[in-house]
Amino acid sequence: MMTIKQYIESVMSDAISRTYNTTINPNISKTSKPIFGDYQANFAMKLAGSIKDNPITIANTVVKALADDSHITTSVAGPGFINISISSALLIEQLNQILACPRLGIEPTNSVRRIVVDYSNPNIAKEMHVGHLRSAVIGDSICRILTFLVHDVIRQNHIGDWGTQFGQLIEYLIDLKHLGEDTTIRDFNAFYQAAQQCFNNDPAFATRSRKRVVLLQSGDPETLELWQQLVDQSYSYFNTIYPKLDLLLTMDDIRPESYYNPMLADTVQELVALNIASYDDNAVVVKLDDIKTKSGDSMGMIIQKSDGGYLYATTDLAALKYRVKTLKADEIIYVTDHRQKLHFDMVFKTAKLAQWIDDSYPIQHVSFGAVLGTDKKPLKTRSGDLITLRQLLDEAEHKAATLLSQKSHSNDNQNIANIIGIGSLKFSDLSADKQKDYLFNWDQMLSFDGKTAPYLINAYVRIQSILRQYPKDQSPRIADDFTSPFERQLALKCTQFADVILESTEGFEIQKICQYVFELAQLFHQLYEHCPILKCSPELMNHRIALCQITAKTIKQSLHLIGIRTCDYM
RNA sequence: GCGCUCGUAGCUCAACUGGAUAGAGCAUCGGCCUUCUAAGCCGAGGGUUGCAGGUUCGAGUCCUGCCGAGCGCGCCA
Repeated sequence: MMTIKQYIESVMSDAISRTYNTTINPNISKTSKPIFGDYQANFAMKLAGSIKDNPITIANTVVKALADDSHITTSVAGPGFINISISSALLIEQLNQILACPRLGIEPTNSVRRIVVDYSNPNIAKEMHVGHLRSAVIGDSICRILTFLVHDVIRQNHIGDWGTQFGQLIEYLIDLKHLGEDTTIRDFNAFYQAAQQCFNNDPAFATRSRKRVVLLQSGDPETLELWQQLVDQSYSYFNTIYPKLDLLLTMDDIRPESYYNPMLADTVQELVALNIASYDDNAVVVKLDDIKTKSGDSMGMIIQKSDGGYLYATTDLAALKYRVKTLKADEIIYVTDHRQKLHFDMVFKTAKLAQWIDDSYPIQHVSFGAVLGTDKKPLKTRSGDLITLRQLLDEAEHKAATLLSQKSHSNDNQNIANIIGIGSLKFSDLSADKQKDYLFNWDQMLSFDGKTAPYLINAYVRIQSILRQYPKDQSPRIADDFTSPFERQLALKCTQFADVILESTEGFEIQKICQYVFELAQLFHQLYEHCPILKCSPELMNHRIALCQITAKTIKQSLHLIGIRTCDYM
């Protein structure tokens, strides 16, 4: 189904081609202010430049050609803006369609693509920390949006389970076993730090560790067995974190670095054979001229160390090729922090040089900034450690529970505290431009005032409360016209859901969905405050209940797309 | 030194990708509860968009140069 904006685009384009025999984007947007109407068209000034005519004349000519359209009324203002107001009839027709549509008027895409989304990516034998929150939350929302559009989404959790650090970790594990100690790791940070300390202070341990790396890479069964223990313990740890976060990600989505080990040698050989990579001081390097080192020399991407070892660049290249050739991905999205931008630029360039993908292949690094405390420094606990993800999640639930205990209408507070706490965490992360560093503030995100998850969920809960009290013998129905500007504003906002989702999909500007659902909740609260919903004539009640139903469905769907659940009581 | 990202109200952020008088939310101040959840609503004040030029009918947005912040720049991931 066509949105109102799309309808206006269509009739406007048609009028432009009838009057000026040309195709130009009519440039339709919502008006900056309500006094200008509902939508505006800003093409006349641009067209004036190309056909050398007065923009006001152009706007008037096009407006005249639209005169017989009963759904829109137009006026020309300023340097050639066309202000557009839509008829109640058009708005109501839209509302009825949305009310009848489980997808709220959003069609599945007509070009289904297989899209790999690479996100979360924690490390084995390492505690997850705040930094892992953003990739998980953003990546998950991207998957939800693409899935809703019915793309074929393949989630890939590229877990770091390989590398030189495992030499010391495994040796440390062996030492613990020899001491007869419990080798169940309860605190990965402590384990990791202890292993590192042994490596730094005990030369014999360091030597053993280096040998252990070689054993691991050569596939020594005993070493692999110990490595597997670390992997298993880490996976069960992830299983205590992921469910709390309510992610789509499952254990089936894990495709760790080690998965690509058998492909690394071939990957390097192929790039050498293609003359894309060459030897430099015994290391294999992909030459990329436009990238420079600190001293100004042109730099390459090392894909094999002089000792024969492989690096994460090699793994990423092998993974990329695997995704294109084996998984048959039409598009790949990497969700990691912006410090890795140069790395991915080099990987993507190399893949294009090798012609695994062509220049137009959609592959992108969706990057994001750091999580900072209110002092604009990395989030730390009181003792100065980097705050762990588990601490963060527990704290969010705990704070939400405290909030609920003050005034609650429900007896399911633990579940609701999870919804509110985790929802607050996610919403405040997603509601700002992800490119910028993000200032973490408990008081702000858990407030019922302002652009927060509690405010939104509260709006939803209020509607549910009304819907429960709505008489069973009535049937909701949008009336033939609006009786209040509050109704009309809310109705118009409801019809814009599809536009917002489609807009936010380009570049994954998730903050636009957050902004939209906030404005929607605000407009509902205004209606709620100024217009009785249950205490009015049956006809009016049915009309307003229908509006409430659409609003509730839209809030729920919007929040679902950003990975936030709703509840019926709070 | 080079590259990337950024600089908007006291604070946190928007601004539909070049459009009208730069908007929200916090915080501050002032109103509204015998009324569907006041966890809400209504109102007020608050700005030389880091600085200086340029392009354009029109610039927070594009170009150039400064100033400032963060991040990155070969054998770690």
